[in-house]
Amino acid sequence: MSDNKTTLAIVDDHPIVQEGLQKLLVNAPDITIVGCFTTGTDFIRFLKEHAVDIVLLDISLPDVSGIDLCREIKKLWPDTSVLALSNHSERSMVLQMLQHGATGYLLKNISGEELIACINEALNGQVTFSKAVKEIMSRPSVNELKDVPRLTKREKEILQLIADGMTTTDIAGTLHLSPLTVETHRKSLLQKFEVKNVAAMMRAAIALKLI
Amino acid sequence: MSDNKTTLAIVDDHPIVQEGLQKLLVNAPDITIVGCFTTGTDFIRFLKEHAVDIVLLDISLPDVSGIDLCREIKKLWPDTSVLALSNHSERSMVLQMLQHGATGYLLKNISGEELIACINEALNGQVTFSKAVKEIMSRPSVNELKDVPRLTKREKEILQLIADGMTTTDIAGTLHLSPLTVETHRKSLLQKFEVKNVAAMMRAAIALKLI
DNA sequence: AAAAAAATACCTGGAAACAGGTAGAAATAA
DNA sequence: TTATTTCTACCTGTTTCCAGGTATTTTTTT
Repeated sequence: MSDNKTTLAIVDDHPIVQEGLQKLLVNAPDITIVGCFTTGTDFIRFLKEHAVDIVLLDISLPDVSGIDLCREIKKLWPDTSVLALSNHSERSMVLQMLQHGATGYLLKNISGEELIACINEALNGQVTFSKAVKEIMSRPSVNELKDVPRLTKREKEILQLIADGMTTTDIAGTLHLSPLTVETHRKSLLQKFEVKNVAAMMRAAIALKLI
Repeated sequence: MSDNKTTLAIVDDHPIVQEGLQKLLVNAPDITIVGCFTTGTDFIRFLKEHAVDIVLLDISLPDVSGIDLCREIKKLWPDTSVLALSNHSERSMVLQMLQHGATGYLLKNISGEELIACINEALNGQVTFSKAVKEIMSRPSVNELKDVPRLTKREKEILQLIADGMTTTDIAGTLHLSPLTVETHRKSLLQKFEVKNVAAMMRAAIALKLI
């Protein structure tokens, strides 16, 4: 690991990104890029024969999920550092990658110096984030902390129909219920989402992928 | 436009992508990259002084929306070809960009040869897509065909506040307007979205990424 | 300078939503 | 078999929304 040269592999299906990473890394003379891969299976085939120190891994590949691939890599070479590369910075995704063996999480808007710094941190065995990710991880956002309301079957059903633009009486009609019953369910929904009207509820429900 | 050299500008906040695009374009000797920009405002400032033939435009910039920026560009230089660059290939987004003056829509997994081919097509005045986008555009899906409402500034503002769960009077308070005015805007919103209540509007707005 | 679009504000009346309860039957879990 | 949860349904008000207008001022475009 602490040889004179660090070996690095790039796994990303975007030629633009591959080229860009290579260019950013020419300023790091002690890093050798030993391979560029566009699919997870290609890369794993290569990994079975060769070890690398660092993997820059796009987590949205066409063939396999970033999580699965990360686990595969660590199974083959536990000492390899995997730096996840992504466009999205959701806390949950970052945590998930770390949980499956990634050493760091970088957004693709990273700069050259930052990238090299992160690689060096990873070589020292540290967990590393790009700047934007650091911020997100440091302040757990309100919105992501509150737990997802557990809705009953009926409530989910009614939530869906509300999203379709139906009124209480419309819903009562299609579900063969009393409008008063539907109102009761609607009230529970508002309570569970901790909001005061359907507009806010819709946004919350969609954000939580309940619709 | 048909000089010996084609001028091209890159607008993308990802250094990796900027470098990658530059590298891919070294194989096209008749294209000169006249500028790389990381924000929309930077680019517009430049554009006010210089014309370019082609703009490679990332549609998810930190400061302004791709749609707005595209319109700005075409207003300044109607003959400039804007090629939208994106990671996502939703029909609605493609249509929206075309509607606002883009000449093409490219996914970031495009290859070097494909990119150069698309640029040449754009120079010939043709609408051009990268391979993956072509496929998606060839099979229209029912639900994505309805057009995106063009909202005014005020309307966008009010839409946002409605999504936050505010009532008409709340909104009037925060914007220092008469509740009656807010009601008028709210009515226009419902009309433009062709829905009967905010629940349906929220879903539509979120689906169209207007929130 | 004229025309079009956007932003402002008003009116009326009916429909729907929201807030605060209570309460019995049915299904599930402990 | 108790508990607990879910589903059902009702009641009383108040608030907000929605639909149908009209109309003036300001801004933007042509």
